[in-house]
Amino acid sequence: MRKRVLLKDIAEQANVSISLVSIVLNDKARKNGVRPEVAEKIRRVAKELNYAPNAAAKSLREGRSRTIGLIVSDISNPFFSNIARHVERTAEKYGYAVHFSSSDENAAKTAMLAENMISRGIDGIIVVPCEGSRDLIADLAERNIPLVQLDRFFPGINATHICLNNRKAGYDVTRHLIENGYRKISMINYSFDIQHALDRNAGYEDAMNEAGLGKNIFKATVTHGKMEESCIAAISKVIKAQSDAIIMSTNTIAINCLKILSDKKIRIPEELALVGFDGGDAFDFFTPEITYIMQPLEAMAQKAVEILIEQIEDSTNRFKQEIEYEGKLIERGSSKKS
Amino acid sequence: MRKRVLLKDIAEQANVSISLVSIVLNDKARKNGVRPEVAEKIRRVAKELNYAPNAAAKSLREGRSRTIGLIVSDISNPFFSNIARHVERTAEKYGYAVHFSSSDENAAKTAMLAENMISRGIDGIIVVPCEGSRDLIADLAERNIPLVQLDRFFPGINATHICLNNRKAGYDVTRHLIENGYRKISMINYSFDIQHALDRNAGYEDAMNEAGLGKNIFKATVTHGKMEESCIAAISKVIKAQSDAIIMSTNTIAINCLKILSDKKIRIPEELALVGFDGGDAFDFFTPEITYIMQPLEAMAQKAVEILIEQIEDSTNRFKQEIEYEGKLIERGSSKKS
DNA sequence: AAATATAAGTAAAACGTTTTATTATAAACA
DNA sequence: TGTTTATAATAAAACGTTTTACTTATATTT
Repeated sequence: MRKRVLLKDIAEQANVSISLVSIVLNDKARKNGVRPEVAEKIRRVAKELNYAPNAAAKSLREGRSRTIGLIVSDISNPFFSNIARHVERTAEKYGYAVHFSSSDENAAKTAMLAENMISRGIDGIIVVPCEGSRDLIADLAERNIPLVQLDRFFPGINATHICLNNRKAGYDVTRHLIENGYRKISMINYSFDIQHALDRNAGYEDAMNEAGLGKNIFKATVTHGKMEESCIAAISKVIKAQSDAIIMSTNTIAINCLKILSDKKIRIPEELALVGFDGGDAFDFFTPEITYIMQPLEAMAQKAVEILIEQIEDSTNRFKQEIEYEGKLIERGSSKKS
Repeated sequence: MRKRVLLKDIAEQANVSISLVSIVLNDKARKNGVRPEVAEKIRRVAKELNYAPNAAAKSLREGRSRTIGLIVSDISNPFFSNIARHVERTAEKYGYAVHFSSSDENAAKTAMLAENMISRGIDGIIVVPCEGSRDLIADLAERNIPLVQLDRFFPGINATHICLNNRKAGYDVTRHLIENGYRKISMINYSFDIQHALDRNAGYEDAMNEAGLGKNIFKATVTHGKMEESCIAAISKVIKAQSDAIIMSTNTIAINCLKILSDKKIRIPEELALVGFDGGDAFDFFTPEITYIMQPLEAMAQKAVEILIEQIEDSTNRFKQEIEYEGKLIERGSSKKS
């Protein structure tokens, strides 16, 4: 194993001090009036020796690591791995690396992951908070740790978030069904006490009430951790209620429900119309294709990283921001009687 | 912002030296004969003050970071995000964090990502190497950087790998088609010069030759970066060759091909049988469901992490390992004439 | 010519740990 | 009693950077 090359090695070889090497390699040569030929020499030697700075030493000295943490529910869920991809891309653009972890929708685990990341010296966190983690998020914000909530958020705490206009999305998707002639529209959603779910529900109810269909509002809930059984139960309820359309409130719910509906051989959309959120292979390959609300994920993830980095690099600038993006309805076969 | 608590703070509060605090908190109290009541007190104070060690300082001093890097082609591809999930889980079990990056099947980018990770002080790398990165991988191994190639590998270099028995998988899937009455079986694969692809091809040819169908061997290649157009071209060729079955060699290829075939309204499996690799929502929701070779991804990813950590923690133990796992054929509607 | 300003570079401290070598005290021994 | 041994704790060095404050040499001003 060849020995790591240090600033000291470059300094010796170039016959200058360690300080000067550091100054030059950090592009502060001009500012410090280093003679161009000296700077040039240092750079040359550094390149020759194939110098790579020691990140730990740098972090220790500078008090920052140029690393951000990303906590999602489950990195293997395409919705989140898409977010991860966009986060990665933007972070890279700004010279940041990304640590990721999956919370499994578990508040205690989220807390542990966050503390672990902090203790590892990440500079900030992007988190898709799960139910029950309100206090954690509030605490992190309190501790002045750069933080952005993505996709979900807790209202009433002093922490920045970026998410979809979920109320509008719930409304739009319901309106779409109503306009296509459906009347007994049901909603399958998490029992989550999280704004995300509440807002989609509210939008759904807005549209139903507005169309005079308030009496048809029917909500079935499912539980993370026992998705399969609770989806089966939810679908049974919805069918028993003689619904003619279902809104599946997240893509995880949708995937589970689609498998069940597929087994039941229910004719979509004649017997039952379906709409979902977020898209994905399941929606594209189901027959018929599933209508859904598309989130501008790339823009959202990018914005999240940019705001986070601003917070990191300017500690005077950590005011709360609440940013909402508009979803877009992608109309397909699963919701058109025609 | 409350000030970070340091060993020094604990030491002052507990009226002992910094050294002793370090010893106790690293569970070396017993070994160093620290009086139990003193150890107890230190632990209590540490907890009270909510101490979290500074990772940078620790890394600098210990020369390791308990962080591993994961380089895949694209984290948003479900195949890789699944790997990521399993890698994460195993790494966590051993107290390691995970940095991830996507290479976009670009060798130059892979090299950059790897150097970046190394300079950031990761202890080892798990990499799904892309075409053209043979020299990079060989170089990393040469430099004695703990490294495991996952899913793909380069033969003839001194670097550990874990992958599927791809030749067997190619053989099995072809055999399955032959046994179900298909004769003009074609293969759509990357033009990659990477063992992964070559082995699947070889297995396919083995089975065809063995069955006396050597003259029917027909291979169409596609190019990463222009997946859509090259898949369209490949499928045209395969159809023109009057194939009655297609083996789609990776899940990315499969997803693209399935979309095209779906548009063309070709009847599966009557006109054309289909088989793929790796599974995923696309395979589950296509009608009929797609037959595929399932990789034991969890076991593979777990093993990769474990071997990597062994290499990291025992530098005398870095001999090359070549581990193959057996795939399992999941038979479904897309490949049965019945 | 003396005083002052500028230019170019360096020494040394600091970041927060871990660990090695050392010290102080008590116990054991001759 | 004086020397050695064992025990419990500590001081100080080291990890590889960045940065502050300082030095030296040269140029400029009066």
